[in-house]
Amino acid sequence: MNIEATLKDDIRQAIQECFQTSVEDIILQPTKKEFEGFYTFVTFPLTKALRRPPIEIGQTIGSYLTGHSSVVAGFNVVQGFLNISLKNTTWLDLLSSISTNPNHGSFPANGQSVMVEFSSPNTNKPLHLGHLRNNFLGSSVARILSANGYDVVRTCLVNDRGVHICKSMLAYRELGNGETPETSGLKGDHLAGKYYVEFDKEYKRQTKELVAQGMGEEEAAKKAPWILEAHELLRKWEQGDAETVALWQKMNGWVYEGFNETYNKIGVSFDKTYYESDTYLLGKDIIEEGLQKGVFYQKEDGSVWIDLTEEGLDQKLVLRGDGTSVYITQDLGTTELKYQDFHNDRYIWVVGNEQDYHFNVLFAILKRLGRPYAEGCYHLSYGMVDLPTGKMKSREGTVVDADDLIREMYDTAESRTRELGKIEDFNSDEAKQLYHTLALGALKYYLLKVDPKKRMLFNPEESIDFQGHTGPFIQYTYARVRSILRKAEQAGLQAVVPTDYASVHPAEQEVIFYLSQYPSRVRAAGEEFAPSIISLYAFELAKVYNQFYAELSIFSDPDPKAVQLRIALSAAVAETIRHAMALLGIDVPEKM
RNA sequence: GGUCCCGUAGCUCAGCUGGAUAGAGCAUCUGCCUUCUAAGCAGACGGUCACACGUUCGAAUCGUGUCGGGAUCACCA
Repeated sequence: MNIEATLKDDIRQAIQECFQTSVEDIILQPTKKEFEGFYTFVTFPLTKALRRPPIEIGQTIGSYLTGHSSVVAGFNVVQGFLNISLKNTTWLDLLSSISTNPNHGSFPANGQSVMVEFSSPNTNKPLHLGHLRNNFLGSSVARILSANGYDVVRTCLVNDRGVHICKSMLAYRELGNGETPETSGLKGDHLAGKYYVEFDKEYKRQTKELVAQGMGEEEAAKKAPWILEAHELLRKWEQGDAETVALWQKMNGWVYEGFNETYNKIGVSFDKTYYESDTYLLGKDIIEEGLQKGVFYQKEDGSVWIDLTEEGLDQKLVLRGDGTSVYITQDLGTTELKYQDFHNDRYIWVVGNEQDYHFNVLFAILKRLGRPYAEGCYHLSYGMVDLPTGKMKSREGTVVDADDLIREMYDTAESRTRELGKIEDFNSDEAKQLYHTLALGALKYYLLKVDPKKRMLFNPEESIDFQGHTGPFIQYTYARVRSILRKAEQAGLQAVVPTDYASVHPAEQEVIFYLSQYPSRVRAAGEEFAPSIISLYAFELAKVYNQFYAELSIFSDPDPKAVQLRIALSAAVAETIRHAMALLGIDVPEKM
């Protein structure tokens, strides 16, 4: 049952019957804690149309509802606020319908398909904290959309070519001495990253040397031997030079092994991976098409442009004078390819907000070109992750490495768990599994609880907190509920909602109320591409359950109906927490 | 300089399609384990919602301006 829809219908009917006025949108809000009731209808907006004072409107509607609505038990009016309480039977019906619905929080297929592209790593360095936010956001959004009924395709576009890749290749060739992940003991992506850093060191040294010899800084940056060599390497790669391609394949292979290890660890996977080395030449035919359609124009030097000043953007280059692609050219081509491959109704790019402008341009061009998928494109623009010391900068070595971070979270989970000593009966594998579950739960929750659009601060001390508004708090609540349910099972007690339970306790009502809110939260999270809505909800649900847990005893209540109801309530909470956390990509433990 | 985003408690964040005395968590302080897991619960403390003006019965929320922070404006990706 959808309690909100029922209430809205009843209120609409009340207004129609009492005032002979029809109102389209009825807006309900949850009643604030200090007032009695669960739903509040604000009557101020009706005063003009009904020409009655807000209190009178509230009284009239309230009386009508009490007499006619199947779900309203009573009401109170404070100023223009009509606070509505629900019938005891309504609470039981609500819980019953939630308990018996195995798909609470999942919607049926909507016939629409969506592609979510995320992660998109560069193969010259290991994943860092920023990538983690991206990965967690992308895979969570994919799950949330799936729960909303979409057919979801998860894709990754690997940036595996370009001058930055050649830089690490060059440094490795010159300084590597044939080092491999095996001989060095370094994870493949870290090994490549090491040579990217080595390149930068040597490049800086060379630049400085040239400046010391009297060259201008800008010129020196362009003429340092290694940068020239890196560009030469890129040319060779593009020409398919066997030796260069072999080195590129070898190093990228190492990097992919490293990435896969990390992806497995964090539970991220893709349905399809695109490689820029395959797609970087795409898009040129679209440029040709745009020229013919008059969407683009060509300058004397042969470069191709689009004038987007009407859209509030600028003139933008879409093809270089020498006929080679730029970023936007590739993206036009890759988007076309994605459409040809999957024919999705919607396309979502999970990319940081420093690329807002790029996506505005991309989407504007797609619209100008009249692409059928243009309207369905969306840039899920998320904010940067800052450190207490400021912005992360890879060149300055202030990045938080993903593998290191996961390791630290694991260690924290282990020591915290050992201190509490609650899992003495676990064998070593079970214990490791738990530490991993907690470590990732804490990390994912920390990064997903904030509105994706907003820049956020990563505070290392706060991130390893397992109390309060954290993943482990919710996991703990789940483990506690599971413990209750195991006990109930042993006692042969069924999780069935009694139909004749005399009076549902306020603490029980509170939990049922939150349970009933879940589907609309999943809906909202899907519409706004915001896992934070689910994060916040899971926390709130855990919190009200813990309050209920502290206030009422489940097994020692003399009323067997109460015991029955509370077990059913607990089972519904466990299932909803598990479902919500799964949407965030977070596992929940049976015991902790 | 143009464009865009942000500014809410000491800190991190909710709330923003206008509604009640602005909410959580952390930190600080006080209670609660002979009863289902205390990674918990209850309470205290803590606010000029950056500032100003405007719209409105009503503004943290909408509009304009100011200040402060960030991003972006490459024939880089």
